[in-house]
Amino acid sequence: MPLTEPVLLVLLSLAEQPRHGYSILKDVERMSGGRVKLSTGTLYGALHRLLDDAWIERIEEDESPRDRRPYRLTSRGRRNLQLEIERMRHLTKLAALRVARKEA
Amino acid sequence: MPLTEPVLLVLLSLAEQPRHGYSILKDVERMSGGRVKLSTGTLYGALHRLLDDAWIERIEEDESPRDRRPYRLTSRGRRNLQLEIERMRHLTKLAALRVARKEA
DNA sequence: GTACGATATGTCGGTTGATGACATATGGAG
DNA sequence: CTCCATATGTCATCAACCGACATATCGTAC
Repeated sequence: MPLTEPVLLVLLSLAEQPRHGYSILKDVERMSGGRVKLSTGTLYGALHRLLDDAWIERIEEDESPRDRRPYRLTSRGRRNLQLEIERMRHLTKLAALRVARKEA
Repeated sequence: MPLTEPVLLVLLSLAEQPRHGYSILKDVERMSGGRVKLSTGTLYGALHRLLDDAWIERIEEDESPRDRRPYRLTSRGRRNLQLEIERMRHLTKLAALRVARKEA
């Protein structure tokens, strides 16, 4: 059930502003300091699944030049992303406690 | 490259003290408040991979009754677990920033 | 003593998702 | 006109999770 890292990064990229696929690719790379480079297979696979689940949606833009297909987070997507971050925070705290002392 | 949740929880369980498989199963369930119930397929698969990578090792115990097979974290495993927690902490912080304001 | 549930370890097949390779097309710069 | 960045997509392979199944032992209650 927890999000995988690639999907999380895609959502974070769209949380800042609507973007098209290639832009997400570059943004994730920038965001991670060059460490994470999504392959296009990973990216478009993730986008399709997120569309199916209505976490993101296409935006129609007559202005959008070339073949760009911009996406944006739905409110549902943003809500779920926030829940996921809460989950991560909780798990990280638990993990730190467990490793530091040998209890909890 | 990042650890999956099941593997992370197995490592956290062993970080507290050496345990055998079934004990890990129950500990993970307790640790997560009953939310995460590892299937035995997931558990023993993860244990084998962790053994191969020398993140954990079997401990020989003449005292260990029945058919229990206890494992313990290696120093390598503990080191890598700590790195993983650092990674999670970093990612969580980044995520929180991104979602809160629309920048970073 | 025997039936049952908790303890204990393991395999297998199905499904999901990441990944790299490949394919294709356009815009801009030299 | 050639090349690289931009842009979207498919496909096959591989890794891992998961539920189902298989087995065996131990303690307890009847």
